[in-house]
Amino acid sequence: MISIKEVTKQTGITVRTLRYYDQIGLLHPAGKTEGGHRLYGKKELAKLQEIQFLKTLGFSLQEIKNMLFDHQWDWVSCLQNQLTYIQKEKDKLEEIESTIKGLMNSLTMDGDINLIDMQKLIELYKRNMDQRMEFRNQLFNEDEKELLDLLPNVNSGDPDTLEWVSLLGQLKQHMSKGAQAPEVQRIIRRIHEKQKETFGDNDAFLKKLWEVRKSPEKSQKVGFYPIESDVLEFMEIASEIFLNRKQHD
Amino acid sequence: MISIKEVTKQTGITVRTLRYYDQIGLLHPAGKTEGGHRLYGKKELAKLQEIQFLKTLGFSLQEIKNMLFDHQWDWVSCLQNQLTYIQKEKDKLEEIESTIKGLMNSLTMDGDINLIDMQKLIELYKRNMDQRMEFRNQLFNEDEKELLDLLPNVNSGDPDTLEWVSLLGQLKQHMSKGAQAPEVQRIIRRIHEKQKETFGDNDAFLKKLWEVRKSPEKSQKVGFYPIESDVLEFMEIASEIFLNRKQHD
DNA sequence: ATACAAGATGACGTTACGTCAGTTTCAATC
DNA sequence: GATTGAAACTGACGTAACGTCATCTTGTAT
Repeated sequence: MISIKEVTKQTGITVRTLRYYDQIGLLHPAGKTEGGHRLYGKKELAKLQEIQFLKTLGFSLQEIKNMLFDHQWDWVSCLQNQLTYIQKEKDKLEEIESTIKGLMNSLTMDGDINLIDMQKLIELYKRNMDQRMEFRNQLFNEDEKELLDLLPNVNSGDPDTLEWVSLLGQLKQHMSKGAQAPEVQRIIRRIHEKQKETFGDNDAFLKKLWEVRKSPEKSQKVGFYPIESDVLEFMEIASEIFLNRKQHD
Repeated sequence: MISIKEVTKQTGITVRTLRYYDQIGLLHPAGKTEGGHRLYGKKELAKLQEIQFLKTLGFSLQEIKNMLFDHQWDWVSCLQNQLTYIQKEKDKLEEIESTIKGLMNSLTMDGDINLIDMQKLIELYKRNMDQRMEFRNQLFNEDEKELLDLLPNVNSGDPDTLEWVSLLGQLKQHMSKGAQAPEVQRIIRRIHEKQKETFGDNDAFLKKLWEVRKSPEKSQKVGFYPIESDVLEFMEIASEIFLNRKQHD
């Protein structure tokens, strides 16, 4: 049993924070002295570490409380949600970044600038942004969205999906070696194996799938990880070689 | 002069927000009616647009207030600061992202996970790199350490790592079908291929590696993501079958 | 004159604590 | 046992940018 001050020494967590965690029921001390001073044990220290870690993942204290309290907690989907949330926040920041960079480019022309100039620039930028948004809305209709929803999602941590992602990623890495390279051909063979295991011989579906894949904008918008067109072309070439050789055997 | 409702119609900014901006002195209405109802003019609408835009750049209302009031405002260095700030925030999110991805890679192994498992994983993650490096130094020599770096790093989302994770995850899924099942044998073949591609024919190293793998404690200390022992045993059995058949051909 | 929409003000809630202020307890020393 | 200084306690207010009531007043059409 150690005092609250000792806890802050060992963990760096402030006294105020510990009292707050006690208050909201996230972490109660193991006990109290007669006079009401908080006392913590090893179990509490371990829990504190967990709380700290989960906080670094961007969870709120309320969420953490639920996690640590509920022994049936669904960690997988919880992490999935958090990942997509974090990625969305990152996307927002990236857009801000590019907007600021654009503004700064405009500013570089005249080193000195006043409010009026800035107002003009801002108006100009607002217009461009609006236009971009309209473009996006025009690009996708309802049918397409339904189709895309049927496809596997990159963030679904399931092993099958993961291997798809990894195989295509490796393909890109080895592109410079040419379509006949043995590593490439081995990857292609694995791709064909998996296609059959997953979809059987449903060629129509496969065709649709790769067609959607070939449109970078569509893929991106749905949260699909993008496959560049050159990788897709490379895969088609390597596939032909693979199928030819197979027939030859 | 238009009413506050009309402003919300035209800009989408809520009544509450407009009143708040009035309150903090960011944007006062052009005038008021006898009864005290706010009235806005064109200048105010323009200013609202500017406020909206600057908000999208991530500035606080206080900062925006300063900008719009100070005609000598130094936009250039202000934007530079904001840019570096945004980039730092993005870096933070990226670190969170990679941590979550790493955790999910570990989770892929066992589809179902409870609080205790999670606590172990968290402890594993809390351990810092130095400790891992020390332990690695004890177990492996210089050449082997280079090879170690080729091994999947749990935190990365790179394709090679993903395939290791996915292959082992699939292996677990198919365990019930027995070691001779064709799917299993195909996965094993792919594992052997990848081993050769990554480490060449350095059999001594491979032996050591799997030994470490088989000891949960050692694996943890080196920072490997955990593989359950039954999956490892299954893999060994399936591997033997695979190698026997290969010799037979 | 009446009714109803629109507007005003004021207050509390939100997150995860930081920062006082005022009071009480602990542990060591005299 | 008394004193004393450090440590701990509770309680309250502040933060950013509003959302969401509740209650009261004004504007306007009929």
